[in-house]
Amino acid sequence: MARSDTRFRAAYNQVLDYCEGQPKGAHIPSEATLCEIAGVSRTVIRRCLSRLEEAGIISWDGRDKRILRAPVAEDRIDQPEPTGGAEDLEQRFLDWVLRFDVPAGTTLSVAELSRTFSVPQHELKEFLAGLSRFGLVSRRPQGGWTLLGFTKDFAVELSDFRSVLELHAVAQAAEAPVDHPVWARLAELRDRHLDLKARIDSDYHAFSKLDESFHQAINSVVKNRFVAEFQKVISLIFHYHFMWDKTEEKTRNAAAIDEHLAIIDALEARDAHAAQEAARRHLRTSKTTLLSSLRHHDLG
Amino acid sequence: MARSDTRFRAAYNQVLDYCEGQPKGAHIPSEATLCEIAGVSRTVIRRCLSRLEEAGIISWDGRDKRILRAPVAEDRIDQPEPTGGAEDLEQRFLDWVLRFDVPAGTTLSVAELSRTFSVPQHELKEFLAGLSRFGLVSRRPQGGWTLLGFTKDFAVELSDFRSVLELHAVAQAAEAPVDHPVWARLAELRDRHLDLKARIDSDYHAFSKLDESFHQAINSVVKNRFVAEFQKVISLIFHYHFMWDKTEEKTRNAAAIDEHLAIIDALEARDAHAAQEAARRHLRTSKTTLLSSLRHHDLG
DNA sequence: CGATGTGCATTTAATAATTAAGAACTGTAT
DNA sequence: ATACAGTTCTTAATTATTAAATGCACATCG
Repeated sequence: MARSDTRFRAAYNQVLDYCEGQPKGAHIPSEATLCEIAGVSRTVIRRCLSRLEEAGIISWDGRDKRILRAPVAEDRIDQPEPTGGAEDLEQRFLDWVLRFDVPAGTTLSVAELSRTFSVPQHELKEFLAGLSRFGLVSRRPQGGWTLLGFTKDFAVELSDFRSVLELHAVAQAAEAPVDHPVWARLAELRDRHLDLKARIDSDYHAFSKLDESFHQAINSVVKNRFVAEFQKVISLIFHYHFMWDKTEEKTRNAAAIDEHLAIIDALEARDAHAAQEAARRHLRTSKTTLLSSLRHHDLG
Repeated sequence: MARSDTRFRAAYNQVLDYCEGQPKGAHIPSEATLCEIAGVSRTVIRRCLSRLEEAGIISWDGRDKRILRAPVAEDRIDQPEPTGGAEDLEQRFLDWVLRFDVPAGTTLSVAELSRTFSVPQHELKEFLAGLSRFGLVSRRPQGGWTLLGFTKDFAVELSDFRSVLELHAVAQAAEAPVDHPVWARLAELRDRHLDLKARIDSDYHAFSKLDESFHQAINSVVKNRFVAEFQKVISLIFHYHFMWDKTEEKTRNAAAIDEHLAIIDALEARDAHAAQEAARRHLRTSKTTLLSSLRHHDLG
C-alpha cells in the first residue's frame, strides 16, 4: 500500500549505465549532479548509492564515492511492466465505447473500467473527471458515473460545435501569409487526395487517415489551446464513428474527397467566401453521415 | 480509513422523523419502503433499524417491526459539517488565483490546496484533471501540477476563442424566431443598460453583473453543451479580471454599455451584419481590457 | 569566506487497504 | 405467487502507508 518505486528502478539502472562508462577507482560526481543525469530527486539518488554500496559496486563515505568494480548484467533491477496501459487511455476508451456500442445512460464503474483497461482506479477517476468537462460523462449522485454521449443530441451538438471551429479555421487559413507552412501541407494533401481518388475503388479504406490529416492541417492554422484540445476529442469521435459505419463507405469517401479538393481549391485561390461555402457543404455532409451512422447503430 | 457514513446519518434522522409521526406500538413498513422514504439502499436502512433497536426505540424481529417509544432529541445523530466546501470549488479556485495574483508557472500542490480550500485531496485531483482539459494547468512529471493560465498568450487565446463562440451566438440570435425568449430578455436588458447609463457616475460597479447577464442572454440562444461548458469558464475569468482591475473602470464601463446597446439595436432590427460588426467591436475592446489588466498585474 | 555538497527532517503524492453503501440472489412466510 | 427479509458479493470514498521530492542546516574544500 504505497507508491511504486519505478522511479528508483529506472534511476538505478541509469546510474549503472554511467558507472559502466567509468574506469575502476574513478570518482563519482556529486549527488546533485547525478540527480540531473537521472532526472530524479536526491532522495532517489541516495537510495541508488546505498544499494550500489551494498552490492559492492562503489565505496561511499560522505563525498568520497569511488567505483570498486564494473557492474554486470545481474546488477540491474528489472523494470516492472512496461505499462503499455496508462498512455492513450482516451483513444482506448472511445474505441471501447464505439466498438461495443455502449449505449448512452450506461453506468460506468471505475472498478470495472480499471480492470478492462488495466489502469489504476485513480487515473480513471481523473480521466472521467476530464471527460465530464466535455459533457461526455457525468457523476451520479449515488457515486459512479454515467455515459452521456453518443445520443442524437450529442452528435448534433458536437457537429455544430465542430462547424463553428472549423469554419473559423478556414477563414483564418484563407488569410494566412504565403510563406505559412499550411500551403505546403495543402499542396501535398491535394496530391494525396488525387492519388487516392484514382484508386478509390480498391483503397477507399485509406480515406479515414487522409481525412484526419486534412482536418488537422486546416486547424493547424489556428494557434489556440482551447481549439486544439477540443479538436482532439472531435476528430477522435468522428474518426472512430466513420471507421465502424461501413454503409456506403466507398461512395461516401469518394464524395468527401471531392469536397476536400473543393476546399483546397478555394483556399489556394485565396477566395475566402468560396472556401467558407465549400467547408460548410463538407461539414453538412459529415454531420449527416454521423447522424445516420448513429441510426444504424441503434437498429443493430 | 473508510468512506464517511453521511448517508447513514441522514437516513437515520429521517427514519426518526417518520417514527415521530407514528403512535407507540405501530407497525413499521418494509425495508424496501423505508428505502424509498429515505432515498438510500437497504443496507443503510438495515443499519438504521439495528441502531433503532439498540436504542430501544423499536422492536425488530424479521418482518415484525414495532415502535416501542417516541424518539427524543438525544436520539438523533448529529450531521457532520455541512460541507460548505466542495461545491463551488471552481469559482473559489479562480477567485484565489486572481485575487492573489498567482503567477503562471507556479507549482500547485494538492496537499496545500486541499488545506486552503478544505476539500479532500482526491476531489482536488479530479478538479485539476478537469482544468487540464482547458489547458489551465498541466501535470508535472515529478508529480504535482503547474498553473499555466493567465499569461498573455492564454488571455489572447481565450479572448479569440470567446470571440468565435460569441460571434456565432450573435449570428444565431439574429435569426431567432420572434417568439424566442431571447427577445424578451434583450428588451429587459436594454432597459437595465439605459437605467445604469443614467446613473453611471455613482453606480458603475453594478456593470459587472449586467455584463454577465448580457453575455449569458446572447449565448443562451446556442443550445450546445460544449459551448455552455466553455462559457462558464470564460465568463468566470473575464468577470473576475474586470473585478480586480480598477483602472478607468468608470469610462470603461460607460463605453461597454454603449457597445452592448449597439448590439441590442442591431439584433432587434434583425440586421445580422450590423450585429456581427457591433459584437466584433465589443469583443475587441474586451480583449484589450483583459490584456491591459494583465499588464497592470505584472507591474504590481 | 563563499561555493558546493551532504546529512537530516519535513512535506507531498501515488497506491493499497479498509469500510460504507449499493445491488443482486436466495429463501420463506403470508 | 409475491412481497419481504436474510445473505452475499461489488463498488466506491476515504484513510494509511510508503516512495519520492523538497527545504534547511551544517560540513568541507578550494
